[in-house]
Order: sequence, then C-alpha cells, then structure tokens
Amino acid sequence: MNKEQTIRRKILLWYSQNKRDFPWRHTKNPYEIMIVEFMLHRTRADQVVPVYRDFIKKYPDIDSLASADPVEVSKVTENLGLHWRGKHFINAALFIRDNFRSKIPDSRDKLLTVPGIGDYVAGAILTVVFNKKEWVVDSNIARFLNRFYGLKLRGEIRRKRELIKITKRLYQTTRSEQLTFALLDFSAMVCKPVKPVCCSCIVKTKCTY
DNA sequence: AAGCCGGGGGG
DNA sequence: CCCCCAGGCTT
Repeated sequence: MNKEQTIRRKILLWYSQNKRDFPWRHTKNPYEIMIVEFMLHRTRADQVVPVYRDFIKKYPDIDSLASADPVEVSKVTENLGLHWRGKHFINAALFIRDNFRSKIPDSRDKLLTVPGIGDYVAGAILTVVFNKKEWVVDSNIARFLNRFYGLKLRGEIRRKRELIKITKRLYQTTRSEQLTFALLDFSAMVCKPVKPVCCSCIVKTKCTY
C-alpha cells in the first residue's frame, strides 16, 4: 500500500467520526454547491450558513438567479463582505443559462469557462456533486499537504505546481466526494494554520512537519 | 508572481 | 486592535 492510500484511509476514517455538519452537506444540487462555494471565498463557513439558506430560498435555481435584480441579490450577500461577489453570482447564472442551457456542466474545462469558477470551485463541484476522479485544492488542504510532505513552499502555496501534482495523486480514488469533505474538515480542525493539534493527529507518524 | 477585495469573529 | 477566513481576477 502506497503512502497516498494510507493517508486517504486514515483521513476518511477520521472524517467518519469527526465530520462537521453544514446545510450544504445535505445536497447534491450542483447549483447549490456552486453558490455556497462562491460564498466561502475567504469567508468562514459559520458566517455563510444563514446567508446560504436565505439565498437558496430566494433564488432556488439558475434561471431564477439569472433573471434576478442585481440590487436585490446584493442585499442578500452584502454582509459577507467582498461586495463584488453580488454581481458575480448573476454573471455566472447568466453565462450558464445562455451557454449551457441552465445546466451546470460536469467537466473541468467547461466549468472553468464560467465567470467566477476557478480550479477550486470546479473541483468542488466535480467531486462533491458528481463524485468524479477529480481534485480540489484550497488554502487549508494546501497547508496540510505542504506540512505533511515537507514541501516547505511559501507564499500562495495553493497555486504552486508541485502541490497540485501531489493533490492529483492523492485524489486517485473513487471516493472523491468523501475525500474533499474529509480533507477540508481535517485541515480546518486538526492541521490548523496556527497551533495545529499534532498530538491528536492520526497521520502524525508519517508527517514530516 | 503579486496585489486586491471586505465584513465579521476570535485572540 | 489586529489578524485571518472553503479564491478568483487582474496586472
């Protein structure tokens, strides 16, 4: 068994006993996942919960959002900060309505053509919704892998080629959906940015940090 | 490769 | 009061 398989097994086992619960963990609707991933940009998950509920209630699908009043949409999202995101939601909805017949695509190439969707959001949709053999890197997962493999990368490590390469190897699994949530929760709760809880880490014996 | 956006919560 | 947070876009 290689190193990646071992990590996957341990992280998934840890996840089965320590998973966080959020409203968007109970849906496979690609639209809802896209919306919440937009909201989670540099924003704490707890802060997103009420806004997400309100947003989905008012704009339940691509078409309702595409034809919505931008000012009204901004009112829903304003307390998330990063105010440019208000237009961002509608632009993505318009693009998907006009180019993909209101159906969110299931390939990375097509997802990346949508304004506001980058590698992270695309990967999240592909794994969480479609359970594809795809990959996801965010700042938390990047930090965990950087420590675990002793890469010693600095700066915006989530964009580094070497890190993406390792992530793709880690995602050689048929359980990409579970793995994404597991990595997000583990890196947020155990392998934290400051004061990581190494004493209760289930992969510490193989960690080079 | 680096700067920028932003309100809100925690140290 | 300061710092950070499930990124993507622009230069």
